[in-house]
Formats: sequence, C-alpha cells, structure tokens
Amino acid sequence: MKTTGEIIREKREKKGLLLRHVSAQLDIDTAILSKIERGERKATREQITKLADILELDKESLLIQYLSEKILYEIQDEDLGIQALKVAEKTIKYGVTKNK
Amino acid sequence: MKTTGEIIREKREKKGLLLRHVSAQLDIDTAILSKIERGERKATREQITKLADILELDKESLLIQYLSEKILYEIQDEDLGIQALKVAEKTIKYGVTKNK
DNA sequence: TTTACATTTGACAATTATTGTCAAGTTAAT
DNA sequence: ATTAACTTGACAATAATTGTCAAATGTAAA
Repeated sequence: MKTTGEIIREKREKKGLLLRHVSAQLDIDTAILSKIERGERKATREQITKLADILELDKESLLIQYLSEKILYEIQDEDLGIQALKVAEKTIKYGVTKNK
Repeated sequence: MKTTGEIIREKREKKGLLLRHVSAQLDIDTAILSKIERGERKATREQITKLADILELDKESLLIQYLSEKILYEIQDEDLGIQALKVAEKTIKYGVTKNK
C-alpha cells in the first residue's frame, strides 16, 4: 500500500505542480512539503485535508492512510503493538468512548 | 474492559498503598498519580512499567491496555478511526515497518 | 560547461503539547 | 472541629513538533 507521502508526490507530479506551487497554498516552506512527501516528516491533519483539495485526492482515503500512519507511529518498535491494536479495535466497536 | 487508571487504582487500594507511597516511588507529585488513576492524564511509558513493578501487575497486559488507550486517543472523534485502525493492522501484519 | 531551477539537507528557531509542581479546596472518618 | 487522603486548577518546566533559512545537490537545457 502506498504511503501518504507517495500518494501526494505522485499526484502532484501527475498534475505538473512544483513543490513551491503546492507549499505556497499550504503556507509552508517547500522544505517541509519535500519532507512530508518523502516520509521524513508527518503532515498535520489540516495539511492533509488541504492537500486533498489542492491535488483533488479523495479526502477520506487520504485521511484513513494518514491516520493509520499516525497509529503505527505510536506503536513503532512496541512488541505488543498488534495486541494493543486489537484491544483498541474491540474497544471502539464496543461502546465508542467512555463518558463520565 | 477496565481502563489503565482503574487497574492501577484498584490494585493500589487492594495493597493498602497511598498515593504518596506510590507517587514517591515514581518520583512525581501525588497530584499526577491521582490524575492518571482517574484518567485525566496519561502516564508515560516508563511510569507504566514502574507501576507494574510496584503494584505487581502483569506488565504485558498493563502495557497493552496503555498502548491501546494511546491509539484510541490519536483517533478520538475521527469518523474514520475504525477504518484507520484496520489499515494499520493490515500494514503491521503485512511487512512490519517499511525500511528504505 | 555553465546557467537556471527544482529539490533536498541540516542546523536551528518558533510554536504547541505534555509533564510536572504547588497550594488551596474537597471529602470522609473520627 | 481536626486530621489525613485525595482532588483541583493555575501555572512552570520540559519535550516534541512544526517551521524557516541557507547552503548543497541534482537535472536538464542552452
């Protein structure tokens, strides 16, 4: 499966846009967008939705990919990561969030 | 399923330990431990393993619960959270982490 | 080949989030 | 009423994230 960065870079290039075009719209330096595309930095959630707009990418799929990477980042090099994921899934399916 | 905080509080009380006893061993103020137990603050990973030692709790289960709460925190009030979880799970099962 | 432009890199600054202290406020049992 | 345990909230310290900038590197056309 393609990473968020790969999805963004591929679509940007397909549209013939330069880093400076897109980063200007995001109001950040080209350096950051470069890093985001190469997976060296994470985007913010806001940047992801803006990118979906700018590049005409499906917002939901992009967000799902982005969020899944955030999750994986949390459990990187945790032996118990998979088990934690399963518990999280059960919890969310069961009763959503616990309210006082 | 019990939250990390509930597990900790219940076991601490079962052992007859006061907040100040345990928080001293963790080298933090009682206020923080109080908040951790009530779910108002997240513990650090290190605090979790220390708490497992101090309270003689199973380290793995406590960590799994703790990590799953961190994951759920990341996707709280995200409509696409469940889907992101599933993608994360597939990814982790597939090839672990991507190496250049 | 050098000029021109796009991208990358890395040091560092700004900003934001997390983790902590402290002191005053509750609660509950005498 | 006193005392001890716990809670609360304002704020300080620390750490992580997000950003800028300038120099370095790649790339291709003239």
